[in-house]
Amino acid sequence: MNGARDGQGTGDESPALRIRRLVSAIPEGRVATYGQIAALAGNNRAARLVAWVLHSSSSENLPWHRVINAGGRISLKPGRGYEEQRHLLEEEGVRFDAHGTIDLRQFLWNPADTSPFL
DNA sequence: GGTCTGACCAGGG
DNA sequence: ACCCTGGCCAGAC
Repeated sequence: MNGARDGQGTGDESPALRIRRLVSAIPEGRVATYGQIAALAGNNRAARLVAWVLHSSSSENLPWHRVINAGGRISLKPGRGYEEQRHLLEEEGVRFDAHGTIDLRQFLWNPADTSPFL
């Protein structure tokens, strides 16, 4: 009933916008998973959208490298950004094991605990 | 304007 | 441990 595009008013932001905001909130030295961001944005099944937002918003100043998949691994393939993402994370102190996996128990971002210590 | 795809995820066989 | 399916949103053709 609102002629004014009801829905995307002031209170409801576009999912993509919320995702960008959440990603930019990931602290340095921490990582978040696509599904986690999606859940925080309100859609726990919109992990795919998160991926789309990131590769589509390359112009944004988002810490896109802090977003990895649920397996604790980088989703980008070698030669397609994998090295760059890994390098950026290692510079922040995020460590990879021999399998190229990040220990989520140690580096996963906990929104409830913004403390850099853990 | 329908169809496909994407840096995903969880569940089922 | 592997393959398939359904679900989410937005853009490209």
